[in-house]
Amino acid sequence: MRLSQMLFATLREDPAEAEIPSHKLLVRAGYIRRIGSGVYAYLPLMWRVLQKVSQIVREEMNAAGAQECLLTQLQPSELWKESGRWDTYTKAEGIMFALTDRQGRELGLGPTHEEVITMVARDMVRSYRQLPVNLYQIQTKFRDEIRPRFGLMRGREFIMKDAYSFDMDEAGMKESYQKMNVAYHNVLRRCGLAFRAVDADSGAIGGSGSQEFMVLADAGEDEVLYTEDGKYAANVEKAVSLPPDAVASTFKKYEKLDTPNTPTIASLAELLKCSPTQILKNVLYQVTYDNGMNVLVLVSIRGDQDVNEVKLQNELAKLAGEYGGNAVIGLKVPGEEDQQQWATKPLPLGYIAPDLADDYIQGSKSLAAKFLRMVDKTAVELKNFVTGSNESGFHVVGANWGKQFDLPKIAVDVRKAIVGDRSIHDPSQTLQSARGIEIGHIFQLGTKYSKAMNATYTNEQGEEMPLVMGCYGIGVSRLAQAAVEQSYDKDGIIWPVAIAPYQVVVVIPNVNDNNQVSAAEVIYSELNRVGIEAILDDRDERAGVKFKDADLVGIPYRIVTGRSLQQSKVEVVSRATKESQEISVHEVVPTLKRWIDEAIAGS
RNA sequence: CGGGAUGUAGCGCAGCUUGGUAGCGCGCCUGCUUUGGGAGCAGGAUGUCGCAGGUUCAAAUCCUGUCAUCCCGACCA
Repeated sequence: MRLSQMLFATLREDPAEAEIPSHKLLVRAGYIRRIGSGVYAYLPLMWRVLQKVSQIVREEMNAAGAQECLLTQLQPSELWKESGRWDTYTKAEGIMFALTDRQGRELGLGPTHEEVITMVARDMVRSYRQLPVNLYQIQTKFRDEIRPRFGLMRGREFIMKDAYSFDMDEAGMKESYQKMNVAYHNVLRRCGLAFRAVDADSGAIGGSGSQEFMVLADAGEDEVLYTEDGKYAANVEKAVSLPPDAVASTFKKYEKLDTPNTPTIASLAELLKCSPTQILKNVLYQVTYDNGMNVLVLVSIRGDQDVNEVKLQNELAKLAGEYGGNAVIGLKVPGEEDQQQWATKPLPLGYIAPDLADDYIQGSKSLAAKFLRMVDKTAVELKNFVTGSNESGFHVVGANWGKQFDLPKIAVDVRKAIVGDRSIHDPSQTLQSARGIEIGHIFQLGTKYSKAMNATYTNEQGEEMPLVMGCYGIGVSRLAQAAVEQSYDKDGIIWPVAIAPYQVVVVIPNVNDNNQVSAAEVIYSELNRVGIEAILDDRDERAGVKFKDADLVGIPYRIVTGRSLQQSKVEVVSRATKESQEISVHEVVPTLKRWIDEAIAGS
């Protein structure tokens, strides 16, 4: 490609819309343009990067035995009603764009494709002889994110590879899952990225085991906790650890103490000169189920610990049935306005005890009349603990479960693991923290969708069995931007060779110099001939402009047909290291061919 | 949805307090000079000042409404 003919414009200044380096650079270097909130056009350079990433993904998926297909973006609401996800995905906090066509049919714009693929499998897979099968597609997904951010990182329209495996049983599914796990490692390695596979929460998609693939970068939206020995890594949402040991309580006698101005654990511990581990903290949440039912949840947890809201939400989802719902659509700490909706009298905030009376609640059709009381594992073992008295300004000390307070029947693990906690697999290891960008997620789905949608096969014994599924996603457009976030300098982007839009840029410093032009033309066509992806900067610009642009755009190798031509040499500069060397005109193409092949093979 | 902010030339911004016919830098066009790290000089083009009402002799500026975008939070396979 000749740059003089390409739709190419760089910006000297950072765009006002961008916050993080990768976003600024992709806009400045002419890769993407914002069309609307969370919606971006992929310009010619970007599209080449995306195709490269897609091709690597495609090769690894094919190698793992998956078959490519293309599913529909328009999805009938009936399918989503069958799986039970229509309401959770369209109402209130839902992320699916939904529309009604002129016949009054309801349709969703695909945020993910479990329903569609399960329908295809239901129609086509009949016998165990057809299993296992793994289908994937690479295509645009739509998600009505409440707050799109960071360019392609969290867009409302983005490119994703999603794969779905179907097996006879759990063991087969685990095998398919393992293959994908390997394929994902291969994809990320080939793309030249530093990454980490971590245990993850399965979220709204459901299922049991799941792992996320995190590209490590400071701007990452996720926190990863891991151990130095490399044996444990998890998303903070999912991470488990050993809590610090509790300090034995110094309070032997149960009594109520005057504790003014101690609504926080820190202030209380200071006043009573006790460890936060002796305190029982009672946190109030309000959960909303998909049938509109609200429940007030009182979680009792050890004072030095915090509630992991993802874990809590998972526990609450298990209890949805008790309140006539199927799923959780909202979880929050009720604010003043919320409290006014239901509180019969002012709550003793900061002084709540586990037995806070149910008569604080004005029940209604959409609000359970009783608190849902839960106790975290860290709080079950507490003896002679300190906790609230349900009266502002007073706490009780020396309290015990079974004496002054009933132990809530529901004991759960909802504590948040944090940096510095001891690891479960080896207590001598402590958890470290890193930021990551989630670019892939693999799930062991099980039979959630196949049962709901009646997708079955006949096994060897002639029995009808539900298909056992797995699903596997890679954010292709997000991965491309994550690569930039991980690799740039003050001058611009530094693409890994494997996914750079072009491998080499040939710069003619002065287009009025015939020698420079003809040498560049010869090298350029020779590069093309040997299969190197090259771009020729033949624009009538000053050399400085071309060098600046080449650095900004981030092409791995730059050939300059400048001063050194007098010795029949050209200058070759590596974008990543800025190292420059002069290579003879005849040697330059084979040399680059070798470097590029090595770079791609070595990553 | 809660909190905060911004909409003025292709991009980045000033002007708004105190109303008087819209400006700067970059980019763009023409010419000359320059030609290895975002050139210099000279000349030139480009605006429904987000939109709709209102106040006023007069509105980018004041008032009301509305839309859009961004940031923090909530949310997020």
